Amino acid sequence: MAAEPKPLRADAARNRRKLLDAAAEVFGDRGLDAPLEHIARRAGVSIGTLYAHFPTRQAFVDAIFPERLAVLDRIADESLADPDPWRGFVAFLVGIFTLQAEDHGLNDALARRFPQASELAEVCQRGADHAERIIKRAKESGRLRADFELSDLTALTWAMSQVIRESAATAPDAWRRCLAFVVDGLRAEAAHPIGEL
Amino acid sequence: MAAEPKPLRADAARNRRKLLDAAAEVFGDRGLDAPLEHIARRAGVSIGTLYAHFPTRQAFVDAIFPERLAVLDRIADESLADPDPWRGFVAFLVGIFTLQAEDHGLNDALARRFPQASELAEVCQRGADHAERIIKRAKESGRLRADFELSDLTALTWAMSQVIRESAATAPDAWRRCLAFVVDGLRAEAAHPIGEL
DNA sequence: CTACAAATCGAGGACACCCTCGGGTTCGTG
DNA sequence: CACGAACCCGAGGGTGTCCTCGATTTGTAG
Repeated sequence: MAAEPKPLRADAARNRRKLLDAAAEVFGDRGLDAPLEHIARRAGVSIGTLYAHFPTRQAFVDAIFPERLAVLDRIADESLADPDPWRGFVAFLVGIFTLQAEDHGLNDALARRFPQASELAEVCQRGADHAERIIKRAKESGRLRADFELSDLTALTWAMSQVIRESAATAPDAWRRCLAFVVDGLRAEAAHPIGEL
Repeated sequence: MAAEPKPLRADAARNRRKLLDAAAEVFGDRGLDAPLEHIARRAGVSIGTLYAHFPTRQAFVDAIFPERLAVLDRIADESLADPDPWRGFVAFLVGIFTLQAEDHGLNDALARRFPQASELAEVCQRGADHAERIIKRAKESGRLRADFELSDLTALTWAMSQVIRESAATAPDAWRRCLAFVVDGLRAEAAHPIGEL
């Protein structure tokens, strides 16, 4: 609960800020596996200083993405506010994947299974809670097929992450087309029993 | 055209065989980025010998996967032989993804954009030709939505590759469920105009 | 069996990235 | 201003992988 355990020294706070900005840029450009040295260099700071502030790569991830993922709360709220539950559901999907498409690093992060105890996992849990409500509402409206589960949304996130990654350079909007096909398969009237494949 | 440019010496032929087998195993277990040293060790051969036979990683890929992907010809034939074009189309999809799910290395290979001049790309071209016919037939039967293109199959391959990769350890059949949703979206009667997202 | 070409071996240089630690620098308080 | 604590620096040791090359072994043709 105590928000600020230590009142960082002025230069330290400045460097921390520069590191976070640099990390966001580098992760965005090169993905989550970018060398930490690149981040230090872009921040104009030594590698030692980087480690002083963020002892692990995960520390960066935890410091950057939860903030960025907070947008998701807003998106979820808007989706739930939409009088049409189905339209809200689809808008939620589009919102998630737009986020992924805009940030190579976030896309990487969402494409993986998280370390169980990360900050990021917690934020995703909150996102999942929202998703659950949105899914439930869309199902009850009779527009979303009844057998769609939260875990299917996870799988869909994985799936789209790869489409986004591979098409980013040549056709940045290709994922929308792909999503359109999937969405058509999620309508209640399109549903066929699963398990015949 | 000349099939055998050089009549390899007996021991060399043996080692080549061992290397190929080892590479197939290692790629299958650890994915396409596995260290070449692992392959040499599993083959019981020195790293120098490995490089003598296969100067690049791509050389391994070209030597292994085309052969493995030849199954696809058979699958495509069966799909075209099916009197029901739609069922053939779906069977073709299931065939592709089953291949990917069975071989971590192949899954990796298909998840990426290929170097343009690789053997693998050529085999995939042949696969694409088959796919084109299967898609055409399914469209003409009126069961497959008219706006589905070959390039959408590529995207679908990317998408499924990530689902397969992430769920392989915990739920090896999860991709079937995911595919079922997509397939329902590919039916002609499920189609809604693309571009409203 | 001999001799030569073909093939093998594995030590080791190159590189990229990780992370630490001791010594120098800067902040900010008294 | 002066001093201690906080902070920054970057050389360098560790690790893992790539790839080469000269010395050695092995297959086989004659």
